[in-house]
Amino acid sequence: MIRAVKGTRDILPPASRVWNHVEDVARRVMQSYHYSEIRTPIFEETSLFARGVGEETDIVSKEMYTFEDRDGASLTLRPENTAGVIRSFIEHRLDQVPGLQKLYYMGPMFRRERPQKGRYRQFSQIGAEVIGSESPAVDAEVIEMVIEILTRCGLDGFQLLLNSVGCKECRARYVAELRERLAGVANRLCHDCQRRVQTNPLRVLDCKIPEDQPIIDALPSILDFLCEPCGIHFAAVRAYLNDRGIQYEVKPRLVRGLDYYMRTTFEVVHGALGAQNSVLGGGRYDGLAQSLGSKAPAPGIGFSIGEDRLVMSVEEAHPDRHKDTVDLFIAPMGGNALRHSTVLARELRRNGVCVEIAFEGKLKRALELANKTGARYALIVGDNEIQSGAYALKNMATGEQENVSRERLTEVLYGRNH
RNA sequence: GUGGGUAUAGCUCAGCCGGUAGAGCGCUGGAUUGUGGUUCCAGAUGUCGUGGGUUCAAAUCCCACUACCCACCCCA
Repeated sequence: MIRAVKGTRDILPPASRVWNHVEDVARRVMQSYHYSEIRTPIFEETSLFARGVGEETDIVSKEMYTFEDRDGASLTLRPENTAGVIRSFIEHRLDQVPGLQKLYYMGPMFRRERPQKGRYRQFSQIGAEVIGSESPAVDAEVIEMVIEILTRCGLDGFQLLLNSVGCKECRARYVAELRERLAGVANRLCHDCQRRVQTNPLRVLDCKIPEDQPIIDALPSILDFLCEPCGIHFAAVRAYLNDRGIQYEVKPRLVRGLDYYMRTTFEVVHGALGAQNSVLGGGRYDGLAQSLGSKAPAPGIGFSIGEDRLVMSVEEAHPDRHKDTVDLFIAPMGGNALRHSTVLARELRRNGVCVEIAFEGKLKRALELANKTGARYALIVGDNEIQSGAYALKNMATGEQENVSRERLTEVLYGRNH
């Protein structure tokens, strides 16, 4: 038997209904903020991610699906989509289009990690980018929007974490300070942290080993190292969020794993997701476009939602929603009735009624199926009914049955759907 | 890359100290001719993850492998 490859999976009904719901909500919300969809390729030149995401990140250094094309070009299945969107922005000179570029996307990403709960090798992200403004008001609006998406999906009990990682200059001063402070105590830290002190001191802040916590707690906060412009920016973001009554927790130890982030970073966590409890992450990336070759500065901010994890949370919160529903299950009796039924079904479907027809089997079987598929009504169509012009309409929940004319039938069905 | 757990019917699982398989749910058919849900009856489906070993005899004991899950790492 051929099975789906490790870390990939089939999204079957009824789970696929939840996926559709989540995507519908996201589209509606983002359209109301005047975002438009962008669809970029699923693979790109490898160098895009190396330069965009950062050569030293785990994503680039050990998790990418990279392959050589027949002409020798190195291509990579996208591990995230911000780099691709910015590439497209530069390539198509979207900086020349008036106003901000507000773009959203949804689709599969690929990272070769060991799969576990909430983590797959092919996973799906719903994300958005705003390019062309440094304003902290944009940061707040982006955060407001993503919270709105989660809420409208029916989620609650999530927590918004907020931080500023400063800019090139002030972060460099902070990292230097961290290195110095950690140098003295490194031998008391866990094995991983001893390595991180060398490779990426910021990661020490994120360590989960209990024994390391006292040392980490004593380390200075990046927020005390922000330069004046970064400090003002962060204060403004918080003020704008406060204006909206959006709850958040400032978490100076929140570290993001992509090199391009600067200033505002944020994350939303949700319980009952297992160890991978991060539903979405995002932040500002003012220098990214230029590092990818843009002549014009193109400051931006964006987020991406882990759709697999969001769906998981929604299923957890509302296990009974997203049921399969059939409005009308038609049970034709015989060939003549079947021909009559198909014409009737076509008309009803054109008016938005969800109709199923029992193409074979006896009446008993048809009603059994109507029951199993959760149909609201069953319609019995036999020669008697065609002759008299009155169908037998059965309410599957109550068991009541009435003889209805064609007009009465549409009245009942359209009444439910309009 | 590292660690732990689990592998028996479509699904969830039982099968103690070895004697070649069961339950519930689901599925199919039936309880008379055009009426579902409840109930009753009947039925189908398993190379007991794979390979090897011990034994008269292995789903059960031993070894190896593989797959899946969870966790570390990292991130969405």
